[in-house]
Amino acid sequence: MIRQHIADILQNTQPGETATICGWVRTRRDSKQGFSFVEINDGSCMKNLQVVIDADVEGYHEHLKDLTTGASVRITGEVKDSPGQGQRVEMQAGNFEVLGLADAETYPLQKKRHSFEFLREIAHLRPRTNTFGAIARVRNAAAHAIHTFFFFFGFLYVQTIFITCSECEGGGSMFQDTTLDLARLAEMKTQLDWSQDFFGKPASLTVSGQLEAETFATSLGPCYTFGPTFRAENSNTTRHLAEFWMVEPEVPFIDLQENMQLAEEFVRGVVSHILTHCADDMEFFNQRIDNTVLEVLHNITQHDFIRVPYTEAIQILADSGQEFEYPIEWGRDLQSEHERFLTEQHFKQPIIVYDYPRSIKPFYMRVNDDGRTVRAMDVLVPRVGEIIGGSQREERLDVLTARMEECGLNPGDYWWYLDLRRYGTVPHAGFGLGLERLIQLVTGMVNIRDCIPFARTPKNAAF
RNA sequence: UCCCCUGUAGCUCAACGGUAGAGCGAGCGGCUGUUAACCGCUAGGUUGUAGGUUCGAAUCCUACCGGGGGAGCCA
Repeated sequence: MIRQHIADILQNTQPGETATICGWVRTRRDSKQGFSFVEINDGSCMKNLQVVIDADVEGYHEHLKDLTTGASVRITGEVKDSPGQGQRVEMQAGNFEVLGLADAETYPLQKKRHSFEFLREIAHLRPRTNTFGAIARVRNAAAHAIHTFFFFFGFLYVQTIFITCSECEGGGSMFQDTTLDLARLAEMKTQLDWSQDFFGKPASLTVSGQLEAETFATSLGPCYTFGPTFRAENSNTTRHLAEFWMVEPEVPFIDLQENMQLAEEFVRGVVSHILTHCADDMEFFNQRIDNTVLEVLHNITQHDFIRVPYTEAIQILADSGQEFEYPIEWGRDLQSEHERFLTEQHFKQPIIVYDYPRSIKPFYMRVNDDGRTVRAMDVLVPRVGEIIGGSQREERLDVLTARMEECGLNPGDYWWYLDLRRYGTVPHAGFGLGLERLIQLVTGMVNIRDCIPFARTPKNAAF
């Protein structure tokens, strides 16, 4: 008999039908009167299926004790109306088979709440909990929504490189990638000879797919990349990972305003998709994790993001009368406390800050006519902060070259990137969205380390 | 990287210079169409590591290691 998913049984199966399920025991309640309740979860949804096993079922007396929390089972039985509270239907077991035992004395997950700190230490088992099952399903829905959104609007999905030899963002923040025998080289105390390395020169893991995406956007039209990125920054916060997933659309023939429009519709589209496809999981997050989550998400789907030029944002902060740790001064970047004030207290909703001072932004952002600002934009959301960073790209060869030099970069290293301006240059724009920060926003989870299956942070790569 | 907090039973915590406790979980028993089930009993700890102060250290001091929060950097 073919296994059915519990989500399907709970929703669609009618009383009287027979079904087979496979999954893991969440909890068992025995009655000495001659039957037991066993709750089975198979990950297909938040809810468990309650299975009633009568004492006359084969193997009851010998094997019922093996149905401990965490044990894996296959059960076939008849679906029935449930006389109890809490579920539409339940299963009356015809037979059950224990596939894998889980020693109750040593199995780390208990029938009670665990701290997220503890669960991080058992990252290989935490997907078996309600919270991490829900996060995994929401993350999956988000990934699906991302591809669906871009497919619908005719974007090309481009798979960009993970290993790069361009030192785009400065070597300090990149993970070096080498096949040299470093231990032996250290013993020999000789000069490093990069020509002996795999690529014949230093290579690193990518920190962004943007530059490569631009080559496709300026050839084939709207495109996007979606994959892991790596930052070797020693960041120890609730919103930073050394390895995280980023969505980076890049679109030719649009300006910053249209880029903001795209970013807004993109976030709205993904959030709507999750709300409709993960209703049970979202209800769980709203009840158990953060009771403002649904309100915030509905706000996103129903209201436009407020767009505020950087200069105006600075003015709002200066006029707020708030005491800030960091000074408010035109030319300084917005600090976390400033972003939080704007999104959580002043506007109380997502905002887009744009036209930042050129001195605090990278070389590839298009310089405005005022000469002192660039067409950059950040989407800031309550609680999480910056969820998207993007810009219109500098399409003028002379300005771009000058900006590289201004930023201390050698234009020669970016010859292929400059070729995109040298031959048939076009105005274009794009942005990057951190997937895990989106998951933080959507689920209400406080720590980004709980928003990715296996978190990579400084001094931590246990799984 | 900087600042603050923290490390005690499987988990969550108490004990605040004088022999280490509770709740939950687990084991056993009882009860029950139960659903965070309930009731009783039992087992379980060189107090992160290494030094130091003291008659005496989980408790005070130092270093190291781990965890958390905040900041910077950013997505």
